[in-house]
Amino acid sequence: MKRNSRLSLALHTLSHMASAPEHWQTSADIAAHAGTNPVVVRRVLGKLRQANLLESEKGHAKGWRLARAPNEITLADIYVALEESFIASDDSGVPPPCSVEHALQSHVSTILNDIENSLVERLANTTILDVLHLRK
Amino acid sequence: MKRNSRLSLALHTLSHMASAPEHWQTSADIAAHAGTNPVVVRRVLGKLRQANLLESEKGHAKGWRLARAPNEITLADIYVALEESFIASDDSGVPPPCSVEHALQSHVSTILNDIENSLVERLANTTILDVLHLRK
DNA sequence: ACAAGCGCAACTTACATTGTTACGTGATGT
DNA sequence: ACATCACGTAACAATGTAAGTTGCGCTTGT
Repeated sequence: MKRNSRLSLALHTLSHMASAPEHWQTSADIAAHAGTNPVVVRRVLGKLRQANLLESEKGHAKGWRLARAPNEITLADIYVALEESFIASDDSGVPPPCSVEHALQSHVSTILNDIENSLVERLANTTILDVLHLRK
Repeated sequence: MKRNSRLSLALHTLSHMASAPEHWQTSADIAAHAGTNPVVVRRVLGKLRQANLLESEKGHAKGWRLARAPNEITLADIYVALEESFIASDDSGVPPPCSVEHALQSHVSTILNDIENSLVERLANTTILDVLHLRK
């Protein structure tokens, strides 16, 4: 695993879960499938639970499960839940050197945010059920 | 500078250059504007030169300049030149554990690549002249 | 000849991510 | 009750990447 491991792991796992909702999977099993560590899995899926995409239960034969129908979870939900923000600029840091530069700076930030938003819109058009079923 | 420094730096610099093509800027000046280092600037702009978006010359009063008209440089050109690949998955690494998992894996990769492509298409609709002029 | 600038390589530093271990807590089954 | 399973979380090490920095060689213009 290298690039975009979190998004890739999440996508992979949720798609897999979509093929058998109602079924509980342990973080250990998921980790084995994904070739990683149970703690890492819990870290990533924990964010998805905060976004009400997944639910988790302790104890025997429990673990993780989808919290919604597979056709009601979009890639945008996942992307936002993971707080990836590939594009959007940071804005924290350097105070503006001169006013002209500052105008351009904030303008560039606006552009980047627009791009980020259009990316999310694009992601909202695909559900994990779509991913599972290969319907583009 | 933190997130997306390269893309942000490139966008900012090229937009600024678009307001005065034909004019040479040194990496030192650019670095001062961007609050970073001349070498870092040359590293980033070097990739844009490889993509024929910029040209550079040594010697007195030279430096960097746009290699094309500002309305002929799109954000997609910049994105591709920087080889950011925010979305696309890596694929290098783990051999497939089982065939079913492998099918899903490659399927997820396909989805991610599709998304990446649609992002680039979106970026191709905006030139750095547009960025400069605030026309969305 | 001299200075300005880029090109490039090597190194350090900072930071983010992942992997790993350990321990606490709640739920389940015997 | 009790042991077990599985999550929740913290702490730490290992890793990788980007940024910053320095130095030197080469080209160009004065």
